[in-house]
Amino acid sequence: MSAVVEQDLHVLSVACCAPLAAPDLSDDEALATAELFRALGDPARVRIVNLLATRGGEPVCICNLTEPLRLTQPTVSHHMKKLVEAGLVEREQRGRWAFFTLEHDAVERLATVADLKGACC
Amino acid sequence: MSAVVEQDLHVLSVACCAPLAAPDLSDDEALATAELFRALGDPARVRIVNLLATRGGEPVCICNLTEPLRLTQPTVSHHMKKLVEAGLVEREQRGRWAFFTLEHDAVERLATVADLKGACC
DNA sequence: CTATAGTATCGAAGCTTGTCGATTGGTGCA
DNA sequence: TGCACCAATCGACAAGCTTCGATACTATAG
Repeated sequence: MSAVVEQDLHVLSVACCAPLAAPDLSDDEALATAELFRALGDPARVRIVNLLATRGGEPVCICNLTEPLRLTQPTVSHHMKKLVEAGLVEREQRGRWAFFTLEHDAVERLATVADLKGACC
Repeated sequence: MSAVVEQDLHVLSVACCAPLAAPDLSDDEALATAELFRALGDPARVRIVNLLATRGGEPVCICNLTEPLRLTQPTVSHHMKKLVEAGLVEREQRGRWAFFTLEHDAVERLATVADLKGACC
């Protein structure tokens, strides 16, 4: 018992997603930015985010995702964990179901990080 | 009778980067979008794009990248290939040197794909 | 308390990726 | 022509990722 609370001192919580065109990008910021992009670097997770986005903020449970994604429940659960860790998706327990919604900040964070307009052109 | 010949080209050339919040996202579009994000899913490549962006469009050769990235020449060459394949970077041969610049479309493509403002909130 | 149903975790197989040293391929200069 | 130099490719290794079946956890229903 006495679970050792695993401290998720992920880099994401330290350096958080500097824009791609930031004037001075540290190693930690580059890592955090890469981790955010990598969270979206899988077709299944792109589809999940798309499904959540097109629901207009309405929560979705895993049992509603396995069919459209054509993946098993453990695999969907695995992808949701990655999206939550990346701060893109929020998890909420409702009875036996786990409901997921897009994190509000995700919208701004993605737009900010993907911003290249500062330099070039 | 004339069956539509399906070109065995890369998906990127067929379906090209639909927005994350697209109303109806196909499997091919999800794959293309994921590949674009995956190209930026490594710290070294984030730093490369950052270096190219902060140069204001001035070309950079591989020999100028190995030192700031603290990586060997083959590794830098490997990353540049991935960025070129993803359509984020353009390669230009100048004498013995290979010069790289940000693709001008990359700015818009990234902003378009990362757009989540349509849905959510 | 027991049974049921939705999720999370575990363990494993197969594939992809990042990195390097060594080698090969081109380009320009003496 | 031969040499010097920059970049791409090859071969290899370690690490990570995706996926699944099997199992453990947890909260409701009876």
